Amino acid sequence: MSMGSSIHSSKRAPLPRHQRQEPEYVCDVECIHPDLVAKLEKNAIDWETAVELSQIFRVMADPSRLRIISLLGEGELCVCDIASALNMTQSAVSHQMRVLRTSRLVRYRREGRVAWYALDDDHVLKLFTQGLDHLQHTSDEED
Amino acid sequence: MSMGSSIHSSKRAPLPRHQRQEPEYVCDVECIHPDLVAKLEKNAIDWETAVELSQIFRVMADPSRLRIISLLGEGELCVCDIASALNMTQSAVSHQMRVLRTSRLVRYRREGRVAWYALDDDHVLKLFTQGLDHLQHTSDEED
DNA sequence: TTAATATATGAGCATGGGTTCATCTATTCA
DNA sequence: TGAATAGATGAACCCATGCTCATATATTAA
Repeated sequence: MSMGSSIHSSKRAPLPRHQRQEPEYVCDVECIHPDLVAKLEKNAIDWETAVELSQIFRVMADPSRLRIISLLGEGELCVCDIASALNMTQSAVSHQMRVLRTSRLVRYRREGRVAWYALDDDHVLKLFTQGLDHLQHTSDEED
Repeated sequence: MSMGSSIHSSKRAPLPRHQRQEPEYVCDVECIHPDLVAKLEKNAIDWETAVELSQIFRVMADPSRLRIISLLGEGELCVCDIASALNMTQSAVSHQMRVLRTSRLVRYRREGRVAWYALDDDHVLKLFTQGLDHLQHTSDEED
């Protein structure tokens, strides 16, 4: 309350959301338990790490991509087969594969006209499985 | 190619994105490796599961929420302290806490005016940690 | 009761993102 | 060479979402 309270109006250049920077000031919040906060503050991940981590989860945050990942968990597939298996258009799959490629979750090789996609490593599948575990967990205890 | 190919125009009622239903037809994709697809198709997660799973990852797909989660990994905190520690406004934190509450990632108890939030279970933290592992993994092999 | 305080919430804004559609590229085959 | 085919991609549409701002609610204190 005693800290500067009219800094609100100083807007900065609007950044693309996922390159946002940590806000550098607080003006309307008073810390109630400063000792507690001081201790925990150090243990929180920094903003940059949080942004990078959020990008990983963001890729996993779409049902179509998750189904693609679960398909690829079984083996290498081409775009056309993925589209057929998941009832998606070739274009939609291709767009999604780019997202997965860009974020390094899949690798691909070209064989003539056919592009074969596969999971890049098992880290992805671990995340996927862990997510399913959580799903199971929460549906167990639903009221 | 021989299957119905002019069903495209039959648009259905536009659903909220995260209640989307699996498209029921394909009209522009031919399966190249039908045997392969037939085998893998059964192993892919169904649409409903994919949607539920995506909702979990969606909650983890925001830097602010991830920092809140990492803070709460250390112990119970009130809104005010979280806001102070992470340089967020009280309102922004409160909105995020609602998302976390709704998705059952945190539980909270009220003590007078103060609302104490804590992680609901360690599944969340496992996902979080696994994500950090993946981050470490991919930054190791960057070119 | 009145003031102060901790939190919750609705509206509105600006941006993000997944799909379709149209089109382009590259490869294979006749 | 020309047609067919697998895939990639840019534009546009429409919905999702995280924030701010203003305000409401509830609890404590004077």
